[in-house]
Amino acid sequence: MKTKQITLNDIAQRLNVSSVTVSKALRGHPDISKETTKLVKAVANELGYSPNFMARNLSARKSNTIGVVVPKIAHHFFSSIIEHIYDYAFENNYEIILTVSQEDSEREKKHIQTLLSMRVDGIILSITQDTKDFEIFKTAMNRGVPFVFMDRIPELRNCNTVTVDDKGGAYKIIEHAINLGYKKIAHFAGNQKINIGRERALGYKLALIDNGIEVNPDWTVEGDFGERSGYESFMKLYRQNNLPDLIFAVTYPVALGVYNAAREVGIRIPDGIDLVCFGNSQVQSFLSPPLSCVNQPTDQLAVKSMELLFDNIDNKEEFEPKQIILDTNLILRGTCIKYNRM
Amino acid sequence: MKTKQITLNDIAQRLNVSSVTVSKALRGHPDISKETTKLVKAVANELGYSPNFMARNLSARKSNTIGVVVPKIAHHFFSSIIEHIYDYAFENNYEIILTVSQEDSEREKKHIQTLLSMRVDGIILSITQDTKDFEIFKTAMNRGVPFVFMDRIPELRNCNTVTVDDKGGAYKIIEHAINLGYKKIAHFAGNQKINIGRERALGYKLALIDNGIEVNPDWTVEGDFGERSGYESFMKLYRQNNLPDLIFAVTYPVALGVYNAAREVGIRIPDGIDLVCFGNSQVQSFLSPPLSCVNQPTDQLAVKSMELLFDNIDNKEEFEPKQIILDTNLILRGTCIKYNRM
DNA sequence: TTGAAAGCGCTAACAG
DNA sequence: CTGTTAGCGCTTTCAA
Repeated sequence: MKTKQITLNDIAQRLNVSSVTVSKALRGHPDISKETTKLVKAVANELGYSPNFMARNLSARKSNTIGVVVPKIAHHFFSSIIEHIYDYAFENNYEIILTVSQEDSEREKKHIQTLLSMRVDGIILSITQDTKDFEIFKTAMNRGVPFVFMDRIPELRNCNTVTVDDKGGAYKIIEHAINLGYKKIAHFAGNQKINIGRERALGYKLALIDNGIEVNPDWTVEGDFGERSGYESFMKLYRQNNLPDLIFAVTYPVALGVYNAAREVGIRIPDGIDLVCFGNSQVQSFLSPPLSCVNQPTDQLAVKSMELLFDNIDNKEEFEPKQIILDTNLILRGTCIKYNRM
Repeated sequence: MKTKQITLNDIAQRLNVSSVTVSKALRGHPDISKETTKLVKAVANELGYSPNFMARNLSARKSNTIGVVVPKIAHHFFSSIIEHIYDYAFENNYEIILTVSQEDSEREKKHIQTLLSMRVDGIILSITQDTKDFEIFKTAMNRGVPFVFMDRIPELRNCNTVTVDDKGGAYKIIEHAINLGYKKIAHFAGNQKINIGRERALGYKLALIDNGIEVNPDWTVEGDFGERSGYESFMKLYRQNNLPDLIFAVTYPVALGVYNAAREVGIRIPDGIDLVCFGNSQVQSFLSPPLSCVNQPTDQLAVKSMELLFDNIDNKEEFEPKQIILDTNLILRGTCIKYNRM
C-alpha cells in the first residue's frame, strides 16, 4: 500500500490552478494573491504535502546542505563540535550531512566523493591521522566547492583552516609546570604525521628550551592518540626505569591510559608521578585525582568553521582563504597544581 | 570562477555517443560493450565526473538514504550507537542523514519533516523526553515511510521498536544488590514520561517486592537523566537525613552527579554509600571507585535497528511490525560488589 | 495575478 | 549493443 507522494500538481488540480501558482504560493512569492496563497496552503496541509527536496534542489541548483567529515564521533571532542555544528546549521536553515571516516583515509575519500555527488554547498573536514593524499581536496576545491579544514588539517597552502593553538597550548601548560618546579617532564606525543601531534610536541619542546631545560629525547614518546598508546608509553618508560616527574599526554585518552598503567604498577598520581593532558572532556573532573588540561574551545571550532564556510559560500568569486587559530586556556584541577617531588 | 559541473552529456559529446550510453556504461550495465564502457569511464575520470545525486535519485525515485533522529549526540550512549549505524550504512552503500533534536520535540518534528522531504528510504528515531504528540509519526508511517523506534519509544501500537530490556536490567542489578545484603536501596529515577524511565523504575520496584523488601516511596526520587538531577536527588535525601545504603541511578550522568554530591558532603563511595547505575560508558572504570552498571548493547541497538529497517524497506507490502528487546548484562567494578554496612 | 514552456541531470522503457 | 522518448517534481523565465 505504497501511498503516492503528493506533488505540486496534485494540489494544483484540486484547486484548478497551475502547479507554478502552487509552487509560488507555497514559497510565499509576492506574485500570488493573498487569497490563493491561503487556499493553496490549506490544501497542501490537508493533503500532507511535503516538498521533494531532490526536485527542488535539482531545479534550484543549490542544496542548502553542508557536508561534514570527521574521523570519529564517539569521542567527546568531536561529538561536542558536531553538536554545535548542528545547532548552527539548524538556526540557519541548513542541513548537515555528517560522515565518519573512522580514521580511514580511503573511507574519507569516498565520503568526500559522496558529498560532492550530493552537491553540498560546502564541506567541513577534519582529516584522519594518516591522510597523505590531498589530491581529492584540491580537485574538489578547484571545482569550486568551499572547504574548511578544522582542527586536523592537511599541509596545503592557501586554504581555509580553523585550528586550535596547539603549540601555544602545550607551551602554556609546560610553562605552568615549570613554574611549579617541574624539570623532568615527558611528553606522550601523538602521531607526528598530523599537525596536532606535531604542534603539541613542538610547544612542549619550545617551553623547555625557553626555560633552560634540556630536552631529553627519551622523554618524547611517540604513539597515537588512544588509551592503549598512553598505557604502553608509560610502561615503556617504567620498564626502562626512566619515569619523569610529570607526563604531558597529547590527548585525554592517552592520559587515561596513563591512569591505568600507573594504577597497575602501583604508582600514585599525582604524588608518585604527575600528569596533565591536552584536551578537556566531560568526565575529567571525576577522575581521581581530577585531571588538569589544556582546554580547546569546541564551540568556537564549530562556530568559526561554519562562519568561515558560509563566508566563503557567499563570496565565492573573490574569496581569500583564511586561517583562524583559536586560543586555549588551562583548566587546573587535581593534577599539576603543585610540585610533588623530593 | 565557478566551474561548471560535468554532466553525462559532457561525456557523451566528447565520445559522440548518447547520454544514455554513458549513464549505462558508468553503472556497469551489461547492455554496453566492454570497449565503450572502458572509454566512457576513462573520459568520466579525466573530466572528474561526479554523478548528481539529486538527479539520480529524483529519476530513480529512491534515495538510498536513511534518516536518523536522536535527542543528543555528545553522550556516549548515542554517539556509540551512531557510530555503529554509520558503519552498517557504509557497508551497505547507504547514506545517513543524522539529525539531532536536542531533547526538543518541536525540533524533532521539523527534522522528521525534513527527512520526509528528502525522501529518505526509512527513519530510525529515538524520541525526546517529552515527545507527546505522535501524529507526525503516524502520518509518516501511513505515507509508507518505514520507521524504527530505538531505545526511547513512543506509546504506539503496532510499530517497529528496538529496545533494551530496561525493566529486566534494573531488576537484575537490584537483585544482585539484595543478594549482597542490601536492603535500603534508593532509585534516582529519570523522567517517568518516557519508557526507559518508567521501565527502569518498574524493574527496581519489582525486584524489591519479589524479594520481600518494602518499597519506600521516599526512595524513588524522580528527576531527569542528567548530572544535575543526580546531584540534587542526593542532596534532597541528605538534607532529609534519609540516605539509603545503595543508590541505583537511572543513567550514568545521574551517577556522576551523585559522586559530586557525595564528595561535597564528605560521604565516601562505596563505604559511606554505595552506588550503581544503568548504562555504561568509556570512563566508568576510571572513576574512583570504578562504577558498576547495567550494560546496554549499543552495537546491537544499532545493528538490529538497521536490520529491522532494511527488512521493512525491502518488504513494504506485507510487513508486520516487530518489537525487538535486547538483553543487558551487569558489569561489576568497584561499586556494589560487597555489602559495606555496619 | 496567473500560467505555458523549458530545463535541472538522470534513468527506465522501448525501439532499432 | 546503442539511442530515442518520456518523465521524475520542481523552479525560472517570459508572456498573457
